[in-house]
Amino acid sequence: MSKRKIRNMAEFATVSGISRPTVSKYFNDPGSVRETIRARIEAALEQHDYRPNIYAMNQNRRLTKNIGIVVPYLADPFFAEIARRIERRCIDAGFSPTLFSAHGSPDLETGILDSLRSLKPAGVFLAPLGRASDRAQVESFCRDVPTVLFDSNLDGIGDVFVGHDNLQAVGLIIDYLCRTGAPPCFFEMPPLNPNANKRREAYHRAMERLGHTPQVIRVPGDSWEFESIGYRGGLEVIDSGQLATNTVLCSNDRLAVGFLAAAYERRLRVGHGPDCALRVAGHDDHPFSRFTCPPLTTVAQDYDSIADQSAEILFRQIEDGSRAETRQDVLFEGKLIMRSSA
Amino acid sequence: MSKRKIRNMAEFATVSGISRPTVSKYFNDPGSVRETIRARIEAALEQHDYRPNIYAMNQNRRLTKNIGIVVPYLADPFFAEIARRIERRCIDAGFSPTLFSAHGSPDLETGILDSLRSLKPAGVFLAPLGRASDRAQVESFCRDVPTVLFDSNLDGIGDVFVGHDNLQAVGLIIDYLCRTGAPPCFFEMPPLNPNANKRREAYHRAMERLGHTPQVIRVPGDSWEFESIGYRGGLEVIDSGQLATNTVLCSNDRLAVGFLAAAYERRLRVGHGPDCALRVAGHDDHPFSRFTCPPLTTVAQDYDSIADQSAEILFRQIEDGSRAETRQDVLFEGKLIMRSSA
DNA sequence: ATCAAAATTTTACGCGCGTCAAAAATCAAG
DNA sequence: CTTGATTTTTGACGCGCGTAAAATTTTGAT
Repeated sequence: MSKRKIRNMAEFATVSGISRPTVSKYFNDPGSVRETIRARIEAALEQHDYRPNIYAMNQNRRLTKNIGIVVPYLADPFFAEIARRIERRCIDAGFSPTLFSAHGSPDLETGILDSLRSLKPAGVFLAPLGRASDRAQVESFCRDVPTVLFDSNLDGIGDVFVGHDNLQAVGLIIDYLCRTGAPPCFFEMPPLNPNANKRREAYHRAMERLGHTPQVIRVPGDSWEFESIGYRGGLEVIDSGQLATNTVLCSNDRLAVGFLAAAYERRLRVGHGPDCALRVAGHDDHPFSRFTCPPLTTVAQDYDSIADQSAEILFRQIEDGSRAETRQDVLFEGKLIMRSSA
Repeated sequence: MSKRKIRNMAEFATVSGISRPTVSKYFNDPGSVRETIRARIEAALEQHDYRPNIYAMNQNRRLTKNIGIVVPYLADPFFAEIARRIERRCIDAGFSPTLFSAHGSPDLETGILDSLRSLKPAGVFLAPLGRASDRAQVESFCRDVPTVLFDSNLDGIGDVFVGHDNLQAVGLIIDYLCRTGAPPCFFEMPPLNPNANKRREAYHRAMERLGHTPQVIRVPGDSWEFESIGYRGGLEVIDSGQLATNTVLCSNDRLAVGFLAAAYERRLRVGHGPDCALRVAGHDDHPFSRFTCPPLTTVAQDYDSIADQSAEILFRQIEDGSRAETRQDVLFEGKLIMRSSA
């Protein structure tokens, strides 16, 4: 290493004996400078460990390498996981992702979108809060910045939506549940986003199609602490004898985790065996669902495809600088994950 | 709203009839400009919706409002939760936090520290990877930027460490376990960070103190998928009859969740009742531990105090611009959380 | 109305880097 | 050793804003 630290690109250009614009060119694309020059720069780089200031870089660039990733609630393992995958793909593609969580708050969400404008991102992955989102803000943001909406669809907003085929997925698991036992009731909380609504609708449709009468059980709750809501609601539902069937399809896995805890507390054995009192199924296959007791039968979202496709679409859009003409919806099918809870 | 968008502070200064430096002053601290001026600026603000570019703001400032938060693995609910709390405290204190996850990779960690230098943060909350961290990099970073280390201590590095008193906490739960049943064995994986080592040591000490012979069971695993490691290791341990006791103290809750799943699969009833075959306890009280089946008995880390103190210490350090003379360790006691698993 | 204190404006420069045009250097062929 | 094409250098400006010093205005109290 060298004696004193390099403070900026000009200093580094001096010590490496190359002009600053050329050094700048190198950092933008090492392949764009001549072999001999590149070697000299890289030699100097080993001597002096200098890195361009990424925020200054993006100050006056036509196209930055910044990518924003926005999720509604990062402490939710589902979003933590999907964000992790998207982040990795950004890094692999040479972008600098920055992760934001709205922590369930609409104000924070619009605040994040404002910060993002300052970042001048080349593109953004946005999983909006859903119902609570400030539609106007999101819409205006999507007009200004190439944005891929994922997970939660806001119709008419943005160029592309990549998500989960709730209709198919719910149909799939209901089919399975009905073939293997009693038709399920649907256990949900007040919907925070369109997925919840779509799932309920899909439940109705599937039950109708199969000739069963639907039973929707909605329990109260308005936070992102789904396990807690499922637990409390589960206790209430069990104790009041509201269950018309022994099979419970939960709107999502976290709710199911709470319900399982309630069933356990009430000593109801959950599973598909003959000695079980209750079958419980979830939706999403979130990262810890295979470790519940019993392991949770559920429909998996196709994490990989959603992350891959979102990334691919956004990166392509960034490359050719074109905004899509028509809005595009990309949905991936859910996969049935048969475990022992149902 | 106005006809055309304001592109920068100069334009906004023009339309509001105030000089740019004063406008700048206003955005730095609205209270620092005269009443009438503030009113005029705020009037213009309602007309034109302009926001300063936060990254340009921090370009040439003596002290920025940026705060970095770095955690080793964000998909771990513990870190998601603690990060969420710290983030909120930053926002409440008027800072702009940016969240980074090393995703378990040392390279990413040092990459993050490099990006952070570009951000010129006023301060950083850093929960290092631990063993895998590039010590030299972290040390150099801490010298340049006011940093509060939390969760994982790297001795001698940084000015302050805020964390959990593993010695006390492990002693506490072992006391409890021994008073209520058989002395526990200690179930762990190869340690990723100092906490794991401290907990094992504390286990040894406590067992010694109480006159019991310790049994440490280490299962293989080197990823951050603790549940999976605990599950696989749990199956192995149960099947091979390695358990010399019916009480298992896991190194952390996530490992315990995996162990619970293994026990369930092997039809071992877990709990402290007379009809139970096994007692299982964890450590951390991570957000979902109360929803396991059975609910997990554990020692809680004091999330709130850790987040509060970390924040308070860093903010104070930022305010008076002083670096601590002597290194300071702040530890918070664990609380015993008695649930039904042990 | 008078005057000192406080605030604002003017003017100018800096942060770290992107980018562009023109001039100079380097390169691959011939 | 030319010639023409490609790169690099030079010089200059821009991004959006912070900051500092001096000149000017406003304020509030006398």
